[in-house]
Amino acid sequence: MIQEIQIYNTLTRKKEVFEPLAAGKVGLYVCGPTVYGPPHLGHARSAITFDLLFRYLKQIGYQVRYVRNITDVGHLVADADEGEDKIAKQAKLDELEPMEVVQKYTNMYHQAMALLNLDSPSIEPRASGHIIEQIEEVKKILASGYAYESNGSVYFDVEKFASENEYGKLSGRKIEDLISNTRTLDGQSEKRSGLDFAIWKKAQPEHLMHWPSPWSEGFPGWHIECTAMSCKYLGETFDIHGGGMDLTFPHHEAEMAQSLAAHGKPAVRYWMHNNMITLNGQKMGKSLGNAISLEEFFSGNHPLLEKAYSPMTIRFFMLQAHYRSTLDFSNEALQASEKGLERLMKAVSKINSLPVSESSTIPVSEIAANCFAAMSDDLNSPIAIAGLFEGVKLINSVADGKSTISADDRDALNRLFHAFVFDIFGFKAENQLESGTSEVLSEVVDLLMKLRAEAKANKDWATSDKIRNELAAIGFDIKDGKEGVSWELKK
RNA sequence: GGUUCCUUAGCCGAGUGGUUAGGCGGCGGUCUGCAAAACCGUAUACGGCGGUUCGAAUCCGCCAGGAACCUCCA
Repeated sequence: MIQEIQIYNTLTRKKEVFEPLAAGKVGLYVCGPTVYGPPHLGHARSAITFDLLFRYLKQIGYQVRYVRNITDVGHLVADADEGEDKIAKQAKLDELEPMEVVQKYTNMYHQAMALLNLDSPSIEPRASGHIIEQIEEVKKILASGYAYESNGSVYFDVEKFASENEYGKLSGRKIEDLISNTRTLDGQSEKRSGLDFAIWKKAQPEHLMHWPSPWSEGFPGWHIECTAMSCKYLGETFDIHGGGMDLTFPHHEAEMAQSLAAHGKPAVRYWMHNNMITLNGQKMGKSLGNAISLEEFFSGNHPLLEKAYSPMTIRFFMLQAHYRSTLDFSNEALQASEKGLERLMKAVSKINSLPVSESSTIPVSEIAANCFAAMSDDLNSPIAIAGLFEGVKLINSVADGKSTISADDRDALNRLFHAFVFDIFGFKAENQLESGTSEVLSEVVDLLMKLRAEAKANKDWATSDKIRNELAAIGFDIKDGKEGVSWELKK
């Protein structure tokens, strides 16, 4: 039996019970990155949000096909109409082939996502690999009468579409407002209205990326790729479409209109949007020049960063906030996440060695119910994490002998924590010792620990402190616990 | 300018009509040769002013401050 889950649908602006098109199966499409720059924190937020959805849906029993695209063609630069292909522009600056740029940043994206421990999507289609499909969509829209050709380019006729269909519902806009907002900007453009958007764009001679089409040598408009690829892999109508909130307009609004124009029915049943990462209260974004790349977070190599933050710290930081809230970046918040995650991970590794008793004072099923209820309420990961920390308190209490747990409950607790910590939240151990990188080093440090223990037994505090302090200077944490000494190498 | 949204303790962040969110930090304690770590306990709150209500951080109005989208964006 699959657990019921509620999802906030941007289209209706309320939480709705999720009912898949086909029982037990979910089609999920998420807008992936435009690969013309290194991946930053914002990319991670979107990717982690929908990774969480992907993982949770699988956990509660769904079979999910998760499609996340790579946009590697067709974006226009700021001057909207007559702009260059964004990727081509970057290519000239770097003196690289466009596809080389695409490859480079795609690799960087994959690498960062792997470090963040994201489950790979089921299919990761590239826009450049679906030019034919996109041309087919353009033909369908032309045939339906909602697009027109102009000087080798094809534009979607927004006003005509809006006169016969809903346009602006997703982003909460009224067509009249849009018209009055854009009409003044309308100059000598080949578009009939400033609202219209290109679904096929004729390439200027300096464009490096272009393909033949019935209308011109050119490239597809930005929005059409998602229509073509979601349709190809998930069908004309599918369950969930996700992406960053900043894509709601115009990208998703256009996509909605196009799909309806091309196929005669709505494509998406539930629209989900993650909110932005902010820096000093302002959106972090490449165009604002305040984006910190993931590589910089992992290395600590950025003026705003006090230290390096591991991928799991970033992941935990994100999941501590609800995906529909803005999340403000700060060193203090990140360091709090780092410590909180450490506490959680330590508790998980303790569960199996907890002493069992006849009876149990731990309300395991209650904790489990709370965690699942939170996640099923529009992916409320912060509440679920709070539930887990209730469990952490109890785990420590049993370890201290202040509470008792039965063997059955310990198993249940173990299953619960593994399901949430590893399978749903996707955390993994990052400690070097746990990943077993350097056996020889371990043995050497263990030897020093032994010498220190001997010195302590002889009350030779000078020697024992010297060993501790000098190892600390190298970067080792020496911890004297009740059950002996442990150590770890920081960084 | 238009549309939408936000304002919760030192920091980050849940909640959304009556019940402890949680994490980090602070403070107190346990442990320790000392310290650190670990663990336990604990205090501090709902931007301002009105209204609705038996009762509001939660609903409504006004004000202040901030943000997002309207152009490429996760």
